[in-house]
Amino acid sequence: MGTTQLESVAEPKYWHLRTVLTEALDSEFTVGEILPNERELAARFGVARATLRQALEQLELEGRLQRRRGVGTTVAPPRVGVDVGVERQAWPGAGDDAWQPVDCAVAAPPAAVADALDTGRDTPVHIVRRSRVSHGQPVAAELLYVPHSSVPDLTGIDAPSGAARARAVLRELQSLALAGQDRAVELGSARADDAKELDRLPGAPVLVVTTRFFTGGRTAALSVATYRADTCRLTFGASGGVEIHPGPQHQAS
Amino acid sequence: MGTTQLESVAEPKYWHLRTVLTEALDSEFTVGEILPNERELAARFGVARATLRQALEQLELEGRLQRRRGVGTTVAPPRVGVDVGVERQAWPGAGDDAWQPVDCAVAAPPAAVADALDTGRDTPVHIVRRSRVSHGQPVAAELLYVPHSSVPDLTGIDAPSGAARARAVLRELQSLALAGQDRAVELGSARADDAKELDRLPGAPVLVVTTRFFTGGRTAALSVATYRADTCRLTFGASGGVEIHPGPQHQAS
DNA sequence: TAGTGGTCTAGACCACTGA
DNA sequence: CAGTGGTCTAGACCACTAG
Repeated sequence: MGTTQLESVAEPKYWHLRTVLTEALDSEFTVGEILPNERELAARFGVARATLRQALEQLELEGRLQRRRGVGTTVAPPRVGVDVGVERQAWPGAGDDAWQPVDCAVAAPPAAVADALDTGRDTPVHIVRRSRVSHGQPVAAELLYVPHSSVPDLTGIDAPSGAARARAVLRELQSLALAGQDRAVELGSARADDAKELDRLPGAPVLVVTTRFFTGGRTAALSVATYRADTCRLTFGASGGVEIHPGPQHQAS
Repeated sequence: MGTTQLESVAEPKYWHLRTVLTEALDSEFTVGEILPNERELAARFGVARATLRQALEQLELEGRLQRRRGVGTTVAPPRVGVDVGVERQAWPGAGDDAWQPVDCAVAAPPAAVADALDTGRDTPVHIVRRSRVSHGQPVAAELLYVPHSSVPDLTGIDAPSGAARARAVLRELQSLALAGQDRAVELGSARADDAKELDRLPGAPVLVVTTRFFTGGRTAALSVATYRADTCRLTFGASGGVEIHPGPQHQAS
């Protein structure tokens, strides 16, 4: 009924809904405004809640909406540009750095990390946890893997763990010669602990930035940083020297 | 049955399923192998198909699975590393470039693009479409927006559109002095046309790489490249001079 | 044509938030 | 406590692919 006789290509309902809602968001809503609840919206559009939710999921993925259990659905602000300096060759923890050390443990890393570090699969390494805050919001959580061989002089540091220990590891790193670094970005889903730190549910989409730090041919450290994909735009402030910025680069139908 | 009495924190079923399947994929399956169909899997795990699908969606997002309608679900190969040269300062279309011109049109760009280019909202620009193939698979689709002012000598080129025209625009660009460029990466969802080109469904998760090209203080061109998020890992081949690479950097539970 | 994944429905209950 | 989004079910039908 009322298949408006157009769209002979049979566009899925949720996709059409997404488009309609996108336009509504652009024209009739302001940032921070809260939308009617899901049951209400579903009724208004004459679809099942599951279908409505499929559309909302899309919009949340695109950073247009923010949903919080027990609260409601609000119109999200444009994504924040978060600088991921590719140009800048420096050890983590150098100078400013935008990251906050949280704690430090010693444990065996995941297999993929062990391989990248070229340590044995079961060899324990330092695992420094850091978090990054931007505009008052937590935007990223990082695990920094540092083999013992990279920080040999760390023995006998007072703090056995905690933020103090994390800082000590980072401090030791600075004394190494940094031969180069290497970055990759991919999509992932938040593990339970990252999700908690980022104030999201497990499985939330994240941008995973993997950085390898080299010194004299070997990998001296490896950082796995997990950014909220819904609220962040990773920027690589390059050469231009220009600043500015337009709005979000969302996809128009 | 076997709620193993642990997980007092009430882990959602789909999340637990995801974990179980991840482990199964790691140990019992090989790349390209096809999984039992969804109804079968759901029955086997004793959940509704919707729940099973939620887990599969996660795994597809993480690049572990590939699902194709009418065919089945297969184990995906590790993500391909796709180089997104940040170091390299060059106009699109220079030298090798990895991109294939598809066609070219003249039309008014989306508002956000017009703002970035600092052209009027309704001013038509050249829109060059290109596609990028890696390992025999289409991995990205690009829209390159070039204001007329950046390619003034283009008047009277033979081809009014098509790949030839696209190449002509790119050729003209090379003659400008490139003052710098600027990149950002964010998560998006594939528009219908991009989805088609990438052999995905509309709404599929993509990594959107926005590049601005500067010349003498103004933005001479703007590229919006859409990469398949499920199959690609964007790499920024930096300074290190190193090559290699470990497996995928997926999240372990 | 048979079998796959994709869409959709109409319910139910749960976990969380804030007044 | 009432109201929100999150999870889950058990169906149905559709669109696509391949033999």
